[in-house]
Amino acid sequence: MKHIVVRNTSQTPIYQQIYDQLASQIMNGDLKSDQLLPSIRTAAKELRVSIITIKKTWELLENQGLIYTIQGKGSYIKRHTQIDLDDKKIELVKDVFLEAISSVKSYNLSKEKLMEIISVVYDEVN
Amino acid sequence: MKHIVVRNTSQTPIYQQIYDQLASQIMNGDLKSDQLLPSIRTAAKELRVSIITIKKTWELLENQGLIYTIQGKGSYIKRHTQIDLDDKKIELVKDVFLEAISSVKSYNLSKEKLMEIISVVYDEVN
Amino acid sequence: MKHIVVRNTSQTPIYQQIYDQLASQIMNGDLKSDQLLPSIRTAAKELRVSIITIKKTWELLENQGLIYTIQGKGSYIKRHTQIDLDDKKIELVKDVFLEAISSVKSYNLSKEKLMEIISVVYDEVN
Amino acid sequence: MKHIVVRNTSQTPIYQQIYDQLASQIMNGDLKSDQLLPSIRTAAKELRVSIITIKKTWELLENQGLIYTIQGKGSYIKRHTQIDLDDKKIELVKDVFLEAISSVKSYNLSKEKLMEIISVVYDEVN
DNA sequence: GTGGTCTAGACCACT
DNA sequence: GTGGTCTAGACCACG
Repeated sequence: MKHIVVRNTSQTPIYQQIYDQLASQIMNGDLKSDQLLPSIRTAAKELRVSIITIKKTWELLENQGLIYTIQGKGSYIKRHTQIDLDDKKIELVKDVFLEAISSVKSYNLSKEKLMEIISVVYDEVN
Repeated sequence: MKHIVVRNTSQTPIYQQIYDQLASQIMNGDLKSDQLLPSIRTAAKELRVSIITIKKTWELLENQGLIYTIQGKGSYIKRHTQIDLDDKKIELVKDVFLEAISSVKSYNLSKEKLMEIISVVYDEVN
Repeated sequence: MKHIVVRNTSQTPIYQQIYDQLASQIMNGDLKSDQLLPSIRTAAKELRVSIITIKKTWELLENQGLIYTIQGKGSYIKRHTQIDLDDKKIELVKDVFLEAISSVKSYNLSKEKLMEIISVVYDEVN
Repeated sequence: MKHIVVRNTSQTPIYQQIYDQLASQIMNGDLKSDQLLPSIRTAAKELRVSIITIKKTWELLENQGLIYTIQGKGSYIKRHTQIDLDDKKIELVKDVFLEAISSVKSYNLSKEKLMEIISVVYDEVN
């Protein structure tokens, strides 16, 4: 479990931050099918958060169908094809931008103007 | 104060919903400079929300430099040129998409793919 | 919130016990659409369980689409037709018996024999 | 010890899964009276589960009066008439459906409706 | 007042 | 060792 960053100052809940990062790692294929996740206790210690917080993250991952858990053994990355993951990825991205576009809809910007702004922002981020 | 819709079931706080709608009305020029806003009590009654909620909205508008308040008289739309507003509008839109793009950055989508998805979502919304 | 019984001695988790009883009350129409549930704190006090336990129950109900929650206001019974509920009810019953029948499948009982046993048990329970 | 299948992903504990399958083999007469069961270590290796898990299963079988153990020699299928087994079988099936019917009792389904659902589920399973 | 999040600490079932 | 459940107690955002 590498490259997980938790910012206490962030607005988004800690369990959500960890979820987001693990989910993207799974969907990018950085974590392989049936790979064992660290135990709840280990992850909690590593990331310096409460066991309960990690448990909430694991529950979220399980509800989203990304991992499965076996009592007394641990949690594993769920088996899936890359196509499944790509579909899930696109759905998530669509949701994000559905909300973003809806929230600025009332500003009455043309599609061209909007796409231009987004393009600029994209280049600034990357 | 027309065309303000409040959805209790929405995830976004009520004060934020009202703010978003008033802010866009101001920036679109639907509300003119120095125009008097309704009193907090009146607005609360009209929209059937708590006075505290409206108070929070008015504070947000004032902090964002969109209205100004005179003790004992009420709140007014701040004077500004259309250019100021357009700049503000674009800044806000940029902020929205900065956050959206950042949140999906880790999915490693190409710019082309991302712009394509956004284009599709835009057409679905409109 | 009447007629909720919690048995600490039971094998099933407390949050599950409460969920089961509330879910059946909703599906039987004892709790009407948009009716306000007691607050988490109130319910916890009434049933003498931890706030967290009730919260887990409410989350379950929300995940199953039976209630919806508004921050700062409370949780409400979700709007639904009786047909929706009947469908949900039958699905749940099917799941229960799918597991039961599967677990005794290897005893090689005929369908008639099995149905006869179930009929007897039903009469004993009622 | 043939035809034992262990599914790690199942909700039911592994020791319970093995118990269920052995119990039904005994009651169906596939395993004869006084037949020697494999040693705990052998069984554990064969089924690729922990020795502790098999130990728990053997204890369960012994408690249920299905096997008996001789220190230093091993565990044997207990002697019994087919009638004893049939009675035991029916008792077990009754227990399973007692719990199932109890758990859906609050849905207020008529006996006819319930039997119909069960009939449908039975046909789906077989 | 409401729900949302986070914490530490405990006991249990399963492997 | 593992995860599952329950607890009390705290702080925050929202109305």
